[in-house]
This record gives sequence, structure tokens and C-alpha cells, in this order.
Amino acid sequence: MAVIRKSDLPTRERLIVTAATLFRQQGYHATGLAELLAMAGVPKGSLYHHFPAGKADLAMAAADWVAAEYIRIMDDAFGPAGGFVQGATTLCFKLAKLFDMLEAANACPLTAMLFDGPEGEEFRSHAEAGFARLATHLAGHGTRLGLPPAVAQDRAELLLMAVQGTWTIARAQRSAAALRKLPVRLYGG
Amino acid sequence: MAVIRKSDLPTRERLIVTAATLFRQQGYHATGLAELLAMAGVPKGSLYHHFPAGKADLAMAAADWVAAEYIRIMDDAFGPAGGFVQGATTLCFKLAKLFDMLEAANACPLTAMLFDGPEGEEFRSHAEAGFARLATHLAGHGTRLGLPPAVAQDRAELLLMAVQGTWTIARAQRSAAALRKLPVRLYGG
DNA sequence: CTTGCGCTAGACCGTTCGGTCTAATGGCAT
DNA sequence: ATGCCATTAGACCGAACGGTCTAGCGCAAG
Repeated sequence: MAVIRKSDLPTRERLIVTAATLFRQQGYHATGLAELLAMAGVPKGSLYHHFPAGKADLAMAAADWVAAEYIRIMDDAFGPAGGFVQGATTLCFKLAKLFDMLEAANACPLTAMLFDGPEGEEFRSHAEAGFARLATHLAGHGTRLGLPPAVAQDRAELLLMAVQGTWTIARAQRSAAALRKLPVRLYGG
Repeated sequence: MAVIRKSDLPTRERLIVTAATLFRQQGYHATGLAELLAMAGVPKGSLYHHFPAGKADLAMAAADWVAAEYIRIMDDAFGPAGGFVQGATTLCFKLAKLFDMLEAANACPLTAMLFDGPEGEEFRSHAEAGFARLATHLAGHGTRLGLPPAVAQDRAELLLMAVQGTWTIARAQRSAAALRKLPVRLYGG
């Protein structure tokens, strides 16, 4: 099995992955460039070579990377599912597992993307577009599983919002229990 | 009518209100003390007189203030309600109104409390306790309206999580529409 | 009027911030 | 072997950070 170690990634990707990690743990503003570069093992010059606009630029790339990771998880959960509720349930449990793996210290990938970032309209609309893509993608699974498009969109958005809020509270509680309870609460026992 | 202007409040309260406002708009780490003090019209000495531990201390107080505000809104919504769903619906619309009043620029009071704050266990557990108080209080309305305690707790927590996630997305979208749609999505049309 | 004190006022401190700039490096095409 | 350019390397910068500290204001009690 071909394990991909972070140290094997090219500089640019190493920066993105490290940024995504730290921004999720501490938030964008709480993460200093020095800390980030040290963890990535990359000198300052390289950062400004690959991301001329600096930290804000990197945050955009990190948000995209995180969104892509999220889509992967969604596909894993909904691909084999027989219905929307089943897919949603699997997704919640997968996210709970991820939450535990990250030792309850990280923010929800979605939240991190939407909540804290560079100032200014540019990042906000970037994050909004990212969320819209996620919702549409998830709604696609819904229609594939037989839901009318409008219903699928509604269900997809509700699920994403609920997951996002639940993760935030799970983090405050340092326990994935709320995430595991979410499907029953949302769709009934 | 006795309008309370911020400039009339005693120094300590003016600091708390200003901190709560700025932390919700920009986050804890993105808000500098200089900016905060300028907006509050308070010199540095006063801050460290009232909050010896500085910014982190102030964040705790601001979190409490925000939680109290949240409880007030919840009571307004659920007090006259005939059932949990009705109360929840009113709450969502009240929050949507608040969202619009804040010009879509602020984070959800809950999120701001839970997501971004001083480092360290102390603030995290403070925020967790704050959320728990809110949930319990809301569940109290549920039982008062006839729900069995366990069900009330479940419904209360789900509502808070959903509201919190929805607000975050509403902010990214700069529109309270998602908040207004939430009751139907959550409890059916 | 005098004393005491809660509070205000802001100069000042070392640190860290994000960002810039120049020099060196390494591999590739010729 | 040589020249070139993408990339690395990190010293350096001014600004802003959170926090400390001393001086003095203003009011209430004696």
C-alpha cells in the first residue's frame, strides 16, 4: 500500500494540507505564518512564490482542498446507500469517526471554511460558492436515490447545516456523541 | 421610552457589549484591543482594572452576556407559544430578524461563543457549560409545553444545533432566507 | 479642606505579526 | 560545460499585537 506521507508531497501541497489542518484546529487568525511554515517545513520564500498574495491566498486553496475532502467523504457515504436517510446516517457516522481521529480538536471542515478567514468579500463569496457546490453535490445523491429535485435540495441543505452545527457543539463537548445521535434526531427513530 | 444608549452604560458593561459585538463580527483573534477600546471609548487602564486577565477575561464575560441575550430571545419566542414546534418557529423568525438587523455581518451568538475564543481548556469548558445551560433552558420550555423530558432535551439540542449551523450558512449567503426556511425543513410543511 | 481610593488615562514594553527582498541553489535544456 | 529559471532560503522590515505600569482625576467620607 502506497502510504502518502506529508513529507513526500510537493511544497505547494504541503502548505495547503498544513494550512487546512491548522486553520481547522485554531482558526485562521490564530494561526501565525511562522508556526505554519515550521510545521510544513517550508521557508517563507516558498510560500510567497506559490501564493503571491500570502496567507489569504493560501486560505482560499485550503478551503478548496477541504471542500474536496468533504465531497470524497460524502461520496463514500452515499455511493452504496439505498436511500437518502441511509446515506445521511452513514455520513454522520463517518464524520463522527473523523472527529474522533482528529481528537475532537478540529472544527468542522465546513465551519472552518465558512466561519473564520481573511477579511473581505472575496473569501466570503468563495466560501459561499464552496458550500453551494457541496449542497448541490449532496442533492445530486438525493435525486439519484429517487427524491424530487426540490426535496433533495432541501434535505441536502438541512443535513449540511445540521452537521455543521452539531460538529461545532461536539467539539465544545469534546465528544462525537452528538454527531452519532444526529440521524435519529433528524429523521426519527 | 427609556432608550439605553451604549454611551450611558458603565464602563464595564460598555466593554462587554462592545467585545460581544466585535467578536461576533470578526472573531476573537481578529479583534485587536486597540480597536475594541476605541469603539468602546475606554482607555486601556480601565480594561485591566475591570478584567485583570485581559482579553481572555473579557471574552468570558462577553460569552455570558451573549448567552443571557439568547435566553431572553428564547423566552420571548416560547413564552406565548402553544407547542414546541410553534415556539421553535417563532424563535427562528426572531433570529432571522436579528440577523437582518445585524446586517448579516455577525456570527450566530452561539457559534461565536463556541467556535473562536481564547486558547486553553478554561474557555472551552466555559462555552460548553453555556451551551448546556441554553439547551436545558430550552428543554424546560419543551416540558412545560407537554413533552416528556427526554424528548424535550433531544428536540432542544437539535434545534440549537440546527439554528447554529443555519446561521453560519446564512451569514455566508448574506441572507436570512435559510433561517426562515428552517422550521419547515425541520418539522415539515 | 484633607485623605483615601476606585477608576481613568495613556505612555511604554517586548514580542510577534504578515510581508518584502536579495542571494543562493538545483536541475534541465542547449 | 554553460546559462537559465523555477524554487528555496531566511534576514529583515514596519506595524500591530496584548500586556504592564505610573500618574492623576474625581468623588465620598472624615
